[in-house]
Amino acid sequence: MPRVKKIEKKEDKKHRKKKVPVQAVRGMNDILPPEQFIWDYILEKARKLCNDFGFGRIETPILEHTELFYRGVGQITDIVEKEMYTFETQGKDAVSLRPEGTAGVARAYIENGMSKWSQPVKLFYEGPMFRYEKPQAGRYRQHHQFGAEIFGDECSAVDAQIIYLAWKIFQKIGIKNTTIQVNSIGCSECRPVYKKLLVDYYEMKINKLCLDCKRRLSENPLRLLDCKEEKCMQVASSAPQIIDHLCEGCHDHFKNVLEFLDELEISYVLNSSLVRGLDYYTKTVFEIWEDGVEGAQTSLGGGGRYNDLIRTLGGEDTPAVGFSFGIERAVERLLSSGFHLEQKIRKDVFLVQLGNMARKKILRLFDKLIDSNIVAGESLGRGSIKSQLRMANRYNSKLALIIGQKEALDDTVIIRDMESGMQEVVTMECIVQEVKKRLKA
RNA sequence: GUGGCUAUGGUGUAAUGGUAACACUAGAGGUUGUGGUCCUCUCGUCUCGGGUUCGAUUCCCGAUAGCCACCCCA
Repeated sequence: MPRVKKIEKKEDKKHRKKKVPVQAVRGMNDILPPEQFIWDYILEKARKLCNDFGFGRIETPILEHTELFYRGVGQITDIVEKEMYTFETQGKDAVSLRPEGTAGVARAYIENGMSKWSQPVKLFYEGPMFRYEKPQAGRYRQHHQFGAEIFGDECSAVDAQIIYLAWKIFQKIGIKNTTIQVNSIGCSECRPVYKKLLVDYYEMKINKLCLDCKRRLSENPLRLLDCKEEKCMQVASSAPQIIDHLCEGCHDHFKNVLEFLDELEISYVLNSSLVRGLDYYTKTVFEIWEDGVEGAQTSLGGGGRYNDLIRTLGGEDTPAVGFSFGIERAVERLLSSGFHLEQKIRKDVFLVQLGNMARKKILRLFDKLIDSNIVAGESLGRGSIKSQLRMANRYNSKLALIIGQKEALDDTVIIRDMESGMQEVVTMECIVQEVKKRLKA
């Protein structure tokens, strides 16, 4: 008998089930309730800190003119060259989903005349970014960043402050085993000079390089320094370092940044091969890495100074610094380190109903409780009292309020203490008061 | 974009050339209106599409997705 039943059931399903592959666009993920707890936790801490540091929140559109990223991020960077979601609107505008946050914020600074505001202007933002990359853990086509920017202040203390803020956010969140990597990549004056020096050096040693590095030499020479091949590392070890070839202004600026960092007592590592992949950076650049992982480093976040960006985009000459971090990466980092948020779903009281009359009463009672700031749970769809009490138990409720046929008619409620099992009948009129009293106790 | 590895119920894992086991989670029950322990039952066309085979979840090919390295970055 049971076997026959089973077979029939299966065949039933066979016919009903359509084979439509339901899946999100590659590299884009749903963020489900259990994870949202962690997201909220991270964002709350980050927002609070930014507010404390005097930043105001800004939101800019996800879509910008493609030209903005060409000019801002740099046309020959990987990000805009091959990773942008670019398309033409019906009105023939070339637009792109933002691959990063700074360009949009900088655009908003210019467009809204913020140069006339009291300087510096400090802004923070959060939201989705889009990059058409091959997805991997911690690397998605849609990911979310939290970032902060300071416009109109060229003082090196501000560089240190933004690094400090970035570090502090991770501290607050509870990601403590991080290392701050710092470097200066000079300005439009001294960087080209250094680049040439570096290329000249490497060209002399070209036969000692790996295949990748031979390619890097012509495409992205600054990347030569952090090749992981043994022989290349040897060549790199005696290569000229940017820090030794900064112009006087950049040199002093960097020296001061480091002094301020020392003053703030945060440890950092000078990393002469730190480059960053966006064109707009000048002088200070930094990244935050997690400790312990040798070799392939994925940074949690990073940033730097970009004194030329606003001018490049058509604004007045305005110095700026900023940073951003990836929320997904922070979430993953927390999860992998065994982070456990106290996210027990808890309801002060649970409403149990038996029959339609009682359901009506429950609906109204629920509303009354909510208005009195009492966290109430219910399960209107469930029938048996047993399963409803089970829910009450799962929600860790102190009290269960039970309304059956009889109570519905009498306009009363059974109030049950879940711990002791003691029950009492209370009139509907004073139920809220009674619940309040018991929750306090 | 290049190369490699993987793909079993909601989750985490087994086993097998003859249609699948275990744990957890979830749902329904364990006599008529009472939870947390316990017990029973239910939930998988073994990612999809081809091929080899009498027969494939198991072998082969392709697609898709995930992961790893490179590239790059958050």
